[in-house]
Amino acid sequence: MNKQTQIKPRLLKGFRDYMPPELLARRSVIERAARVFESFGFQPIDTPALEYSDVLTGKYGEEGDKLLYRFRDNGDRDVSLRYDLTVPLARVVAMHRPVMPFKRYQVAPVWRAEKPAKGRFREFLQFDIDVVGAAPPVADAEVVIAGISALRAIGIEDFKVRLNHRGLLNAVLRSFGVSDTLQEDVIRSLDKLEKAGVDAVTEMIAKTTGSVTQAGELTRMVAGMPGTAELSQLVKLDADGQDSLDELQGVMGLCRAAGMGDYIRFDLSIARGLDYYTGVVFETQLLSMPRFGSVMSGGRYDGLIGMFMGEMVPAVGISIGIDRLVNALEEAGLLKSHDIPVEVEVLAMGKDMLEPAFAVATIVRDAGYSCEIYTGFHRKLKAQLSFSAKKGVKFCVILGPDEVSQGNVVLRDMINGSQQVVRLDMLGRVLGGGNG
RNA sequence: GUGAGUAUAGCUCAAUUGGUCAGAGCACCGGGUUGUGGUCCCGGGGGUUGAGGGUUCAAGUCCCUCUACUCACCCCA
Repeated sequence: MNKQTQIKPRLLKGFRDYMPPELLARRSVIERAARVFESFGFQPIDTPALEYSDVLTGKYGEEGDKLLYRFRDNGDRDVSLRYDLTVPLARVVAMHRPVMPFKRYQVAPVWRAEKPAKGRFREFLQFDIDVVGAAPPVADAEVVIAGISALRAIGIEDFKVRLNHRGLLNAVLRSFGVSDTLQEDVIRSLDKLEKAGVDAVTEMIAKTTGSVTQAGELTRMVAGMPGTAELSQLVKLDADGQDSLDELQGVMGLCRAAGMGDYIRFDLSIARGLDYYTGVVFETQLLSMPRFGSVMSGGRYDGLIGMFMGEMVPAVGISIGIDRLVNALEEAGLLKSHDIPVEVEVLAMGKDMLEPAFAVATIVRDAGYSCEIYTGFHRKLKAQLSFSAKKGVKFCVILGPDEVSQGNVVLRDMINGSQQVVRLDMLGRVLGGGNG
């Protein structure tokens, strides 16, 4: 090929190829999670990658809108790649009006034009479950419990789901005299507590509110990680705040009743950036690998679906970051070998043995084994066997001139190195016996 | 988006103060064994040293730009 016309192979930043080991690992993670969710009564759906832009914009906050992959299609329509699976679900509910409560799961790629970093990609797989049309605390508890169960089924135990409540957080800030316009800034600062520490966060909040003493009290209170009961003694909540607290306590109580108490924790510093959350919110960190960020998070969004239809439809959901989990499992050495080796390799020792090889392959597959014909029939038997061994096949069926002329094949056990000459018409029976 | 660092064969890494420095191991291919693997021995292919400029008699080695990756901030799945 001409060097000038050769195209440099390259990949967009934040996008990845998935080679067999990784893809198989990912698939196994997905299957385990799906099985768990189905056991909770969730049903699968799928939606298009591309949506009209106005379906997506205005749901994620100012920053979120900027991260949309947005463009004009060939028909000059303003379209965007989906940013998450929750907003498309809201659209689906408004268009299809499923029987409520509607419990669905969806595993699909989403796209965000963020700067890639560790565990952060521009195209990544989310696994979402949501309950639409159900009030707290039952549905909230159910998605959290299902999420925890899924993580455990995947082989992850070392995590904590931190829960909070948007309404509660707002009420707490009100009681500290933080005006509505400043709340967002303050929340953002509180979110940094774990990394930045009390002093730094106090300073940040003082800068936005102007009151050092208030900032200090608030920060120390949040940093003290009070329990929900403790909180109501520390802070004078208004009616809204008390309702929110009751709701959160209800959800956490149900989680404990389900035996998930060890995996959850109330954390007033959890805020979540997405605009559409209205109630309980949660975020999950791997305790030994916090660098991966949140691996499972979500919350209640009672207003979102109403944006697509005349009535309010309450909903709550959770997103699992499949890619992060696969990466974390790999880093922790918890990924088992996910090769799916072919069980039987048919080796033809020359072009003349090719037709018999195809006949043999059919017999082997009919006997219940996965089987392929080695394509390098021109290569020496040594190379063919070497290749087969590397692939980890259990048996090789060898076809040479002698065997073919006599109606035989050589069946070689690649594990122990023994082999026998088998009559072609007996091969199916010999294999069938061996494979149960 | 901001700051710092890294960038040599498919992979992991070498190459004194800029001067045979373009290498090793693994992987791959071939031979030793004219029809038999996972060991061993021998040999081979493969890199315009991320890209593009510049300094110099001479640059992988110094300078600039770009790109990619890593880490922190930010944000989150």
